[in-house]
Amino acid sequence: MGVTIKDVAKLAKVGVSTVSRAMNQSGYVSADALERIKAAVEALGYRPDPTARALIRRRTDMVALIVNLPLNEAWDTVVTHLENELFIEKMISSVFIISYKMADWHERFRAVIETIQERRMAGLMFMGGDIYGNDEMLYDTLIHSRFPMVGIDCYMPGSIVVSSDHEGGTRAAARHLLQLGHRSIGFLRPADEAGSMSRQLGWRKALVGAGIEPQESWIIKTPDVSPKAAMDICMEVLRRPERPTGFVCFNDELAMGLIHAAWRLGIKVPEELSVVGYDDTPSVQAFVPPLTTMRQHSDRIARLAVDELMNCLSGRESVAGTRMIDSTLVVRETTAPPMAR
Amino acid sequence: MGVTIKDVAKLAKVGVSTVSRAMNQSGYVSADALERIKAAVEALGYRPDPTARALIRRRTDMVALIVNLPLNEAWDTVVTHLENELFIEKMISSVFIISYKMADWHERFRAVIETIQERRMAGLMFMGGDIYGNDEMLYDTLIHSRFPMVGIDCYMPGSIVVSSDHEGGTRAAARHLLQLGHRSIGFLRPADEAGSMSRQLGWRKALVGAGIEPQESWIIKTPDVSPKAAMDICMEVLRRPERPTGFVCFNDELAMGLIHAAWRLGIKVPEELSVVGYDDTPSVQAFVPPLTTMRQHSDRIARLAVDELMNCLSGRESVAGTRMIDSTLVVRETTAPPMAR
DNA sequence: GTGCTTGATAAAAACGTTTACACTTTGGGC
DNA sequence: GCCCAAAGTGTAAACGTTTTTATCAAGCAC
Repeated sequence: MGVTIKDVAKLAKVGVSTVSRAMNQSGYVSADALERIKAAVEALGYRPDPTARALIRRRTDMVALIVNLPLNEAWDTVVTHLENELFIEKMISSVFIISYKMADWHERFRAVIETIQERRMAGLMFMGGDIYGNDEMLYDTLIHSRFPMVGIDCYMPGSIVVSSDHEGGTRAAARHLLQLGHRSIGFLRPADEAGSMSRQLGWRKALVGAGIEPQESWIIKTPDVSPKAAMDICMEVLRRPERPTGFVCFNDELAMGLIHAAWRLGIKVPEELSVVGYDDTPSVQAFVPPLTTMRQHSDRIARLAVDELMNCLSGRESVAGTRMIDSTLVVRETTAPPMAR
Repeated sequence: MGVTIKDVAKLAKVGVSTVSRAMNQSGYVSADALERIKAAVEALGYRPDPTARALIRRRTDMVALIVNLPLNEAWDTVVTHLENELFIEKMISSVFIISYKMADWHERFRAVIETIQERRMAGLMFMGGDIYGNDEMLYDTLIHSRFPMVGIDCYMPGSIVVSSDHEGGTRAAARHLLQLGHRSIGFLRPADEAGSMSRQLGWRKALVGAGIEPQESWIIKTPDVSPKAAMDICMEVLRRPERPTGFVCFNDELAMGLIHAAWRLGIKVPEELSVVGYDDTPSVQAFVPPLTTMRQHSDRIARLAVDELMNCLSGRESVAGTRMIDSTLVVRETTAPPMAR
């Protein structure tokens, strides 16, 4: 490297400011000069230095992607799509992973936000979990500073959020079971996961809509989102005589745990127990039996999120609120009509 | 923001260079001045601007983490540990995900490398896959430019690589089966995955060391690393009358696929078939039955990788080559002595 | 001719640091 | 007393851009 704007100016026999204007298409450069500058840029292989640019422009072309959860296959596809979409917009993405399990979450989160602002990054996207509830004060200053940001599948009041329609998703899942003839349908979810409430709401509404009163005992809470946790709990739940004939699950992992427990107890899926997952994680296709689940359209989520961010960046004022993307039901082999009792 | 070194200098009644020297502990500042500067920094909440710093120092404190694969749970823990270790070293990590499946892999990879160098990032870590084979020319210029980098679990000749001892790992896995009494032991691996050869070598050496000639038909190749692919292939393999009594697998996903196939065929694991996985992915603990597998110590891998990078950064010359980290066998419930035939 | 806009340009001033350099002061050796 | 090294300091020049300002020529109305 080492070829600067001065070298180009010298070779093209113009001043540096003319080169700069030419590079930024900000007008006031004659056809003649433009020609020579283009040639010089080409000949020298000149590329403007992003650091120097950032210093004076007070802004980079980098977007921070904060991932607030273990990066599993489901989120990997979202991040990959985001990187692609940002690349198309000539933006560079930089991912930061802050597992919410980490002991020093607060310290790390603050450090990352500081980093992002200090480095003059253009904007940020926050994925997963509850940024608001975890550090309300920091979040407020962030909102107040009008820093361009959009959330993805997370709770960020007063800001733009793109999200799957989880309520609609679980409602569709529950409706699927209702249509198969199930009358008692459970909901398996983590005890304290942000976002589990809207999914529970969808399940509830579907039941109520079908004239069924959801029982409190149908809601099964797991300590975390691992299949193991789900299995342990379900080993107990499935032994109850009055257990539901079908289950809607918060995600595929829990669904797999549930099905494992059923296997251990000799309960046949889907003959004796129907299960609907959530996410359509790539590996559930190979699950035995293949899992019926809700697919989230991560490509559309990514596209919309990037659109919204670019909109913020261009200075246009966007109205805060959540943009929903539909999920679609993928029927495989873990759901069937209930057995006659 | 907006408080600069000049403000500090003014408040502390010293020159800017003295403040700079104080901030960088580069000597030549009296106790008296240091006192006042510290107070002023504190009072104003001054933090040096990383962009201006990068401009003149020609280097940032950012390290790029290039992840060349779908980010699953196994890699997530490695990345998380890397971020932690870098944070301890006062470095900021910035993750770039380039799934090798992407159509425009070359373009993206080049763009990322350019970004890293243009932004004056301090160094880079490359994780997974085969950077060398994919773009030999780019790799050579990278090596030649002496850009600080270390690879993790990937093929990067002439550079520093930190890796699990995969050969030793599969050897230990195979030995485990040998000790249980198995005499015919298969190896399940993806057809064209970089890194599968060293694992196959370990399996082979263990067998040869026990006086067993590895059969070519014991090596089962799957089109990709998904459980589904493994299951499809194994449905056929397990039907063969002379199938091995035990299998060492390239990773946990393939092992799960294999076990699913066994179930479908009514072959009991571990009574009729023993399986050893590789990685100890968190979710395999909840697998039924819990998977015997090789655990990789991602914390130690991360620590060593960061140490090596910091070493490069400090200008000390390191000798290229691979640093191995042992894996340890975790015995769960998918391995047992073979049935008498 | 003068006055006024407008396009095209170069020189210079930012941006916020680090560092080379020149200038004090201090103290010790003679 | 003088000389010299070394510590401490401020000024100014970098780093590579963008943007403001000033200048100049040309075109046009009076």
